[in-house]
This record gives sequence, C-alpha cells and structure tokens, in this order.
Amino acid sequence: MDSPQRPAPPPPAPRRPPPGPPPGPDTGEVLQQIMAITDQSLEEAQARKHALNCHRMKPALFSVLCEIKEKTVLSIHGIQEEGPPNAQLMRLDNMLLAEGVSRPERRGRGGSAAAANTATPGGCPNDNSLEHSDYRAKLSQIRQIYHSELEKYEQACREFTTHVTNLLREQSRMRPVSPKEIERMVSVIHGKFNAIQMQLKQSTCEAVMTLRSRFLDARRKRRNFSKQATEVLNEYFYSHLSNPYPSEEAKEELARKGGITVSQVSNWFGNKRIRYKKNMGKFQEEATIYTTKMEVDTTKVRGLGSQASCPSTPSPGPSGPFPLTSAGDALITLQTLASLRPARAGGSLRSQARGGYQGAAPPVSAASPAGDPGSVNSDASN
DNA sequence: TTTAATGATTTAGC
DNA sequence: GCTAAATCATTAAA
Repeated sequence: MDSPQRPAPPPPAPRRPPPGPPPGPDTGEVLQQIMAITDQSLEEAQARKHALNCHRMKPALFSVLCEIKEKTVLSIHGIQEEGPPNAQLMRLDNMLLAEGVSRPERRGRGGSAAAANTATPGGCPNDNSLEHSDYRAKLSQIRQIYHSELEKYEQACREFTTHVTNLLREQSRMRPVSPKEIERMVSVIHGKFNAIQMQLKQSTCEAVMTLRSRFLDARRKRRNFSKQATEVLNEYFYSHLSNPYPSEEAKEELARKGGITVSQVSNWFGNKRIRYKKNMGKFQEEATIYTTKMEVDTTKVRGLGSQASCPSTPSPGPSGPFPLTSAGDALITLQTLASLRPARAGGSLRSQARGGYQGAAPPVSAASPAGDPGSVNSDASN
C-alpha cells in the first residue's frame, strides 16, 4: 500500500528575541557613530553651528520655541511661585525692628513697628543701670553680626544673580531662553536667598530673646542694693516704725535718693515689714543703729531750724500698727521727732481703721498714678 | 559647699 | 491697687 505523501515539515520558526527593550542599534554600531562624530573636525562643527545661527529662520524658530516653553513652564510653576506675602518673614522683620536690631531707616517692611519702639528699643526699661548698658552692648553685638551676615548674603545674591543672568543671556544665543525665563530664574534665586535670610533673621530673633530673658529677668539678675540705698530705706523704716508705709511721694523720693525704682522701694518695704514683724529680735541691733543715727541727724536739723532729710510721711502715731521694739525708748524719741514732720492725712487714719498689726494698712497715697508701678511687683516684669 | 540674707514674684484678701 | 504672706532665686559670707 502506498502511504500518502506527508507534507513537508514546516521550516523551523525563527527565534524570537528575548523579551526586553526594543531592538536598537548594536553597541558597536553606536560606538562607531560616536567615533564618526569625533572624527569630524572641529572647524566643520563650528561651521555648521554658525550656519544654523545665521539661518534666516532662526529668530522665528527661537521665538516659537520660547513661546511654547513659556506656556509649558508657566503652567507648571507659574501659580506655585505666586504666593501670599510671607507672614513669618514679616513677623521676624517686625520683631527685629522692635528690638532695634534692624535699622529703622530700612524701609519697606514693618515700618510701623519701628515707629512704635523708637523710644526704647527692645522694650528695655529706661533705667541707666549697668545691666542695661551691658544689655545694650550685647544687643549691639548681635546687631553687628546680623548686618554683616545680611550684607554677605545680599552681596552673594547679587553676584549669583548677575552670574546666572549673564549665563542665560549667553545661552540664549544657542537655545531658546526668553527674557521672562531669565526673570523667573532671578526670582527663584532671590527666593532661595530670602529663605537663607529668613534663617538668619530667625536665629537673630532667638538670640535677642535669649538675651532679653537673661538680662531682663530681674529675679535671675538680682543685685543687692547699694549701701546708700539700704541706709536711706532703713532710715525711713526705723524712723517711721509705727507706720512704715511711705506715701507715693515718699517712695519716689526714697527711690531717687537710693538710686532705685519706686517698685523696688515698695518691694523693699514689703519685705522689710514682714521680716521685721517675724523676727523683731533680730532687727533690734539694726533698729538701734538707725534710730541713734536718725536722732543725731534730727538734732542737727533742728539746730539748723529746717526740716529733716527724710521724705514727707504720714504722721506716725504712738498707737501705730508696728509695736515698738524693746529698744523702743530710743524709738519713742524718734517717733516724737518724726511726728514733728509735716503730717499726712491718710496714713494713721487708715492704719487705725484696720487696726492691729495684722491689719497694718498702707496710708492713702496722695497721688497714685494710674500706671503706678509702686505695687510689690517689679517693673522688671513689665 | 552650705547657709543666711535679700530682692523679686505670686497669690489672696481687702 | 496696695498689702501680707509665702515662696523663689540669687548673692555673699562662713
């Protein structure tokens, strides 16, 4: 039997390339192309470039390309770069102006804050104490560093901007770079430098705040009063022991004589009263010293026919709130002498009204301004 | 280092 | 708003 002819087997299927990137030119081929490029003479390349640059269609082509680029770039970045004025930066600027770190003549940002703080930069009290001069010196140091750094940043910004602008202008001959693009690049650079400036401002503000807290926190910077101040205060206290509540005017005079503030006088009397009351025995020696001293002074003053050196005071009566010490004999003499001074209406009345030591009341101040710093609280905390 | 002295602050009462 | 009282924080002497 004849077997039917078998069809010829199909030719072997061609091998499929392995899955992966689409077939490209062979590496060797690419290398050859590169070699061919490098083989071209430099002059030839330059000539081609020149020919392209001089092509009559080049300006039109660049213009179109610039336009397209402009639209694309603006759609991507345009909106993001337009932000609201930086509130944080404004706050920092205002604070630096208020602290007297920024120059007041630097206009443009936060001018109102400067106007509000021209009298006492830094909110520093108007005391001419050593601490405050030290504070001002340190603040001045901070200011110097700040301005020198700021100047450096500004100069670097200017130089870098000029450099980039020139570079882009140069490149605009070879590739489409529109003036707007240059402008945008400049604003980007300014933005970056502004961020650096903000860091500088922030650290300057921190330094000022640290300085302030260190110098103006009076509790930390407590200084004992001068000997003269203590003497003035003690003289008044012991000569008015029955009613040691100086009037506002007396406080002012004591403050002036002792070179301290009215608040400090109030603090001192508050402390003195309570400590004297708690431990009268301990203060006896001191009391004797001052009463004797006052007695001598008063005798001298009497001899001169004028008034005592102590500030005017409420009339201390023998029935005042503070019991006399056992050295009271000397004190009684003092009280008697003190009572010769011009009496003030409020003092004894009020102390009598309260009655007793515990109820020791202050004399009514003759003139107590609204912003009276005479409370026990220190003005340093204001 | 410890402790007493002292100026300043806080809280509550009036 | 001023004061007493308690307390804190710093200074200066022991």
